[in-house]
Amino acid sequence: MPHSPNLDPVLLDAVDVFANLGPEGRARALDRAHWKKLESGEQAFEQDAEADAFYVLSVGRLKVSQLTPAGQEVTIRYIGPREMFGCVAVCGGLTYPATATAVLDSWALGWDRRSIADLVQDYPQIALNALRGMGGRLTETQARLREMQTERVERRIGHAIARLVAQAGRRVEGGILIDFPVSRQDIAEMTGTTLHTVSRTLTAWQKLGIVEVGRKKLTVVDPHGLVMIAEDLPPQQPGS
Amino acid sequence: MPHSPNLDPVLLDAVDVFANLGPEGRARALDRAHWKKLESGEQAFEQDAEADAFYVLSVGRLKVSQLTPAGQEVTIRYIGPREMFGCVAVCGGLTYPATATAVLDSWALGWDRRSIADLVQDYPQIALNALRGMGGRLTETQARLREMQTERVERRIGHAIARLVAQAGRRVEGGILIDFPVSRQDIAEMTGTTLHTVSRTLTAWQKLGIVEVGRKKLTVVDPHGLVMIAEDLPPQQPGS
DNA sequence: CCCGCTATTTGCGCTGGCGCAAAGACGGCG
DNA sequence: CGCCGTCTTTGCGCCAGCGCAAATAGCGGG
Repeated sequence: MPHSPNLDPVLLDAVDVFANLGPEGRARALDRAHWKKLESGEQAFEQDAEADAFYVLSVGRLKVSQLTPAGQEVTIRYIGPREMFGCVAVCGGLTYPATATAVLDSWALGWDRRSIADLVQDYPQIALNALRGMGGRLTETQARLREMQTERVERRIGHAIARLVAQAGRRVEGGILIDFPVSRQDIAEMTGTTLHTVSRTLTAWQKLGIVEVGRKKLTVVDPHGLVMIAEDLPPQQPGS
Repeated sequence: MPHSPNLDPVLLDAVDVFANLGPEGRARALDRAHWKKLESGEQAFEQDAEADAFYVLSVGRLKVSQLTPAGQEVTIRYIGPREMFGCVAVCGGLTYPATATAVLDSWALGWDRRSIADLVQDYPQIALNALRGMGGRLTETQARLREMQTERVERRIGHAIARLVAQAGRRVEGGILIDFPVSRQDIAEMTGTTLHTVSRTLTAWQKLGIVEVGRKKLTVVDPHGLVMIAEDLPPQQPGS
């Protein structure tokens, strides 16, 4: 029974992976959980470390990334509140395939391997829920792979930012702000390019009035214009 | 109770997704299955079609691919005997995210949504097995994504062929033969390049004595040399 | 054994985007 | 308030790999 940080644990019933368990199931799950505090920059786990726990993010945001043998970093995805991470621990994997780093101060609920095994034993529904989640992730990852294989850099950057907007966009006056710090380098790691190219691209977009950029800050002013670039319709006459 | 093609259905106990069910569980599963014959070139299902069945390949080989809006084809993976495909039907997806096409005459066991749901209900172990399989696929897809983002074409082709060898390689005199027809175009679709570049690359490798190529045929003569290229150690003096 | 179709090879020119390098901007801290 | 470290912008040259196009080579069928 963990000490709650500032989010009411009852909200566990809005977490997909614990859906359809009934109140007692969720209570049992909470019972076995422990809170993990992550300050911005801190890692929840590291690539190749033993996969000993499964997590659900409560508050904050994490970046899941891999390091290539050559030392380049590649971003797999960002995790927001209510999303699971470290799923390998439920999937029979021995080590984490990636590193999870907080990009904001965060709180996560964690379950060790043993607890998860017990819970799944008693509530097979959890396995089904996890399966559903994994299916979604796989489909999404395949879509990104397709994107990497067939689209040029500008278009990929467009998609990446559109994804960020959908996942972490906050309405502010003058557009939609990505609600955590994103550098040009970060966007480069999401899209398989260099920070230089990202910088040039965003500068161009800013001139077109599509985005507003700042130091580790990104606001989408014209979401429709962004979609135009990300999808296919190329220039689009001004006036619309 | 399907009419067996030529593979003894008892072999279902070597299929990961039905592991640890006990004989009666596997019998129940077989009971609900239907055989699907696929001639080379035929599709098991098409992208965006309603996901109404889940399959396990028995004999043959399939290609799972996506078509981009612009009409380019991208290969997600190849499926060999004992592997599951059409997993979305178990994962709550509504439509197939990709197309599955036989590249050899094949036989698959299929289960409709309803049957799968019933089986999972009675044998939750199936969900766990499927979860394990999905975890592996996700990890593998992420690895390919990382590859696409960080490696140049030659290296990617190397990896793709190494994967083919591991999955579908057959020892023959003079090397390891990929046991189904693969064209340059196919390899291009696996690696996100063009058939021209693949052709040039393979020709160069043939001159180095690493592979032996033919029309839709590929034999790896020097697996070690292939790994050298795929990994990092660059040229490697001859003599080893 | 020849024909036609498909797969493959190869030359050539072009360019998107990378790599390098250096010069600004922020923003936080002391 | 000014300094410093980090992030960002921008110029410049280069080259991997694409796109186009045309020539070849295998294979299967008649």
